[in-house]
Amino acid sequence: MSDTNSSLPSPAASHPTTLLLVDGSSYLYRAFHALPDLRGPGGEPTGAIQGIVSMLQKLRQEYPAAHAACVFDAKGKTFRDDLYAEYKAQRAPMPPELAAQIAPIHEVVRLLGWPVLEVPGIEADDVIGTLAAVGAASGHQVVVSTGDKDLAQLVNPQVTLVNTMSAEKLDEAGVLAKFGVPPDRIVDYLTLMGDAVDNVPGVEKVGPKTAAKWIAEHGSLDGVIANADSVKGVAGENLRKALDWLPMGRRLVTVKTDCDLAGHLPGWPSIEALGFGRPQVEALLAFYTRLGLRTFKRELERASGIEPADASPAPARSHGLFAASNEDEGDLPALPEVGETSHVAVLDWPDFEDWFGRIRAAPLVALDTETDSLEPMRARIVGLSFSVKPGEACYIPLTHNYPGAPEQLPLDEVLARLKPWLEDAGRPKVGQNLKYDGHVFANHGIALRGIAHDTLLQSYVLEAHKPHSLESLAERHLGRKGLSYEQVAGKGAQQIPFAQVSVEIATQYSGEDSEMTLHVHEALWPRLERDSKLRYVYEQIELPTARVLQTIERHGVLIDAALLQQQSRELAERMVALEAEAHALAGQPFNLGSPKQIGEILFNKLGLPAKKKTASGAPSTDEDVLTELAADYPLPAKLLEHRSLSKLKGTYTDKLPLMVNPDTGRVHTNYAQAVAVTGRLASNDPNLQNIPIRTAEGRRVREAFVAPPGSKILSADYSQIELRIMAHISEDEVLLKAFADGIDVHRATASEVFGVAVDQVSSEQRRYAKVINFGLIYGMGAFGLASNLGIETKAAKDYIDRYFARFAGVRRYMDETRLQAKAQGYVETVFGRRLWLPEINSPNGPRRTGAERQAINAPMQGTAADLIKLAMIAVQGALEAENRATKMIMQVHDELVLEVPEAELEWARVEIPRLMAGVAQLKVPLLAEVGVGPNWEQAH
DNA sequence: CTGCTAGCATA
DNA sequence: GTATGCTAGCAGA
Repeated sequence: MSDTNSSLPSPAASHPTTLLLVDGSSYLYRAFHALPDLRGPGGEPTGAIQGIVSMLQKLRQEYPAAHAACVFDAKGKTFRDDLYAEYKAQRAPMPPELAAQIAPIHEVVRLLGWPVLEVPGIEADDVIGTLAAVGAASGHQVVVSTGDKDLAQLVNPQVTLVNTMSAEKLDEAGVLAKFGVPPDRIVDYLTLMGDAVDNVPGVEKVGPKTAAKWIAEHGSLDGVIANADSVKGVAGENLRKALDWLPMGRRLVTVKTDCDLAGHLPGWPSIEALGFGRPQVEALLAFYTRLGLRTFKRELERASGIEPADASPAPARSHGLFAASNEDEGDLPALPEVGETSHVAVLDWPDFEDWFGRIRAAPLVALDTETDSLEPMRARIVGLSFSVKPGEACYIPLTHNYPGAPEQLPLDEVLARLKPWLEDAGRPKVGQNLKYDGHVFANHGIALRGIAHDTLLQSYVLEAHKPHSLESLAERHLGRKGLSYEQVAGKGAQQIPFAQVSVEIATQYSGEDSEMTLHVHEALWPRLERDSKLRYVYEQIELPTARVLQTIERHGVLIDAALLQQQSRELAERMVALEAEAHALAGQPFNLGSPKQIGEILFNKLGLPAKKKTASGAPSTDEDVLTELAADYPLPAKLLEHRSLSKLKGTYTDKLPLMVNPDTGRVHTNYAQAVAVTGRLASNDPNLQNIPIRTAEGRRVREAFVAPPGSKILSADYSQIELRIMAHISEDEVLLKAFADGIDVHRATASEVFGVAVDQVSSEQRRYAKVINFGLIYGMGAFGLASNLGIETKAAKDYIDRYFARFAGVRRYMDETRLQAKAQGYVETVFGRRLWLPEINSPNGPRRTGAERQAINAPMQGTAADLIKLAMIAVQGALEAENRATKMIMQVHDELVLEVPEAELEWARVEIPRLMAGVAQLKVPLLAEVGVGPNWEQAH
């Protein structure tokens, strides 16, 4: 491999004064239609992607340029839409096969090193027009690559046009030859013809020939207009009819050259930032592999001197290859490329001091802990790894313990030496899920501070719907594949403790974990940094939330285990009795916990009617079915009661006492911060977010969530948070008013839907309205509402119609959200969290409509998640600032639970709901309701 | 022992 | 009709 054998474009020959502008949007459609329906390994369409990639490569080869931009249309309205409501109105929605390729196209264009511009509110044409004008003014030769004739109006001595797909080039003479008018008359020419594609009318019956002829005769559009009376024939008639329109038409077809690109192009109005970045070889290879683009992959491998795959995984070393293009990368991210990796074990103090010196000097350090347990509260350190540079890491083995294990540095002394650095908030650290490592250090009496970044949260904010394990991130963003934990420690019953993994293998594995984390950070952070919304979610919501969660998890929850065990005994007794009754009714013994045996008894032996089937075809015995059968037969009722008791016992009263940590005497759940795609938390080991509340039996479990002597449990929950968010986003006047006036929202809904006064709403009507409101939040249809209310689909549809007639703003919101989701592939929360919907344009009907319901629900559920995270940050901030002894102990989506010493009760009762309500100023007031009691049940 | 299904707890 | 996590049963190792 050398610096000069590249078959890639030769940037060494860059002409410093050429500016290459690519009309990405015009090529999207052309590439899509020009190429056959090519598919990747997963069946995903790739035709347009291949077309664009090969076009860009050809273009860059032919026009060595130092500056360039690939410009795409952004979603949303432009000034033309404001000017003319029908603008582009006839345009068919983008075919789903093309829509699915938009995101990958943007991705690959960036990976190829092209600056990408996409400016909300400004069409690609106008961005290009503006850049061309600025480029020409600053002495560049501008080459505009487009498939769209409209841009011919930009041509002048400094600006030429090229259609890369047809290889046609147009300078001033070329434009005149092709269109019959010079570039500065193209606007006039287009105005007369109109543009069917964009739904801009011109003069009826006037095509290219007539337009060019008139302009030649009269010099310009103004000349044509001035002489309109003298034009003969039908065309003349039509011209006179169109006279009022033509000025508007001209404004629509004129490409703007004076747009403000501030905020979208660093250094604007300079175009210096539009430098080519370095192609991200590893990520490109991963991209090509993912989409099955073997030809591109082979070309790139050959060009970068990489052995084609399946041979040994030679490190993708390509430094220097693109060096000549690195001079002006602008601020576009370019991944550092990792050559041979180096992972070294630190086994003596001189090595330790050497590495610790490097760690202290580094601006950002990645770290990872290896432990003897997956339980965060009890894991002990086995080894530590650090990295200050992708590809390089040290591993400090500490308590590896197996026959022949090398002598290792003493854990306590190493930790004592590292402690000041680990606890220094001024020494920035990055990790993958540092909440876990924070617990581990805390187990050793170290408070990890200076958590500047977390790659788990970066990935979650960027693409919540994709996997976030370090392994996946390295593969997806770096094209790197490290050792997996399974490879190192085995899996299942054969898995060995990490302390028994050999130091050599552990060094490789743990070293990779920290240096790949740093590497992933360098790939992901620039993407967040330049996106103000996502950056806000990451820096102001997720990172601080992680710290709060660690605090909550460590506090844990006090459980009255004896009370639960007593409940278990009572439940067991009743279950035994129910079991005997069920066996008698069935005429034989069977396992009441087996849906299969229940089905056998009910539907075969006793001949009861089956009501529905499970996914795999067996007759269902779920709650709905048994409830229906219970009206006519005695056995199903016994089964239902047994089921419900069995659930309580098996999931809660038996299990929670087993989860009490013997060291702390409390239960420490784990909050998963990066699993729920909507932004919600999830709780596990144990799940404290699904403790029963609906039935009296179930609520007894909550009595076992107690406060210690001298304290109380305080529960504060947001009232109707998702409906309030719906009111805020939809700006529906009726809903806004109901909340502003503090009216019970279900009552208000019933009043509107049933046409009665608010104080005349019956409890039945309110119940219906409540179901409707919940249905709306879930993106319901008539069928779902009907089955929930037990009414005819037609009647349900009637209710929905009446609802939407009264709440027109809500209907508009639902329609717009669906459209927006389809157009951009994602929806957003009020705070800018992005919720991707990969199936929103799926050709598969059920999948697509499922995604549409998600699109409706996600902004509401997600905004609620954002709000309560902000509330947790605010509450924790207040507790710490005021040095309170009150502790936050649980979060249940719209509820915060705290343990409050009696001395602070008065304060907490007022301040907690006030803090929760004050985290955002929406168009409706936020309300948090508070309750206090000796246990969670009585705090409601 | 592992992975899947059915069912059900919460917001 | 949205979003989760956990359990018992059961089939195939």
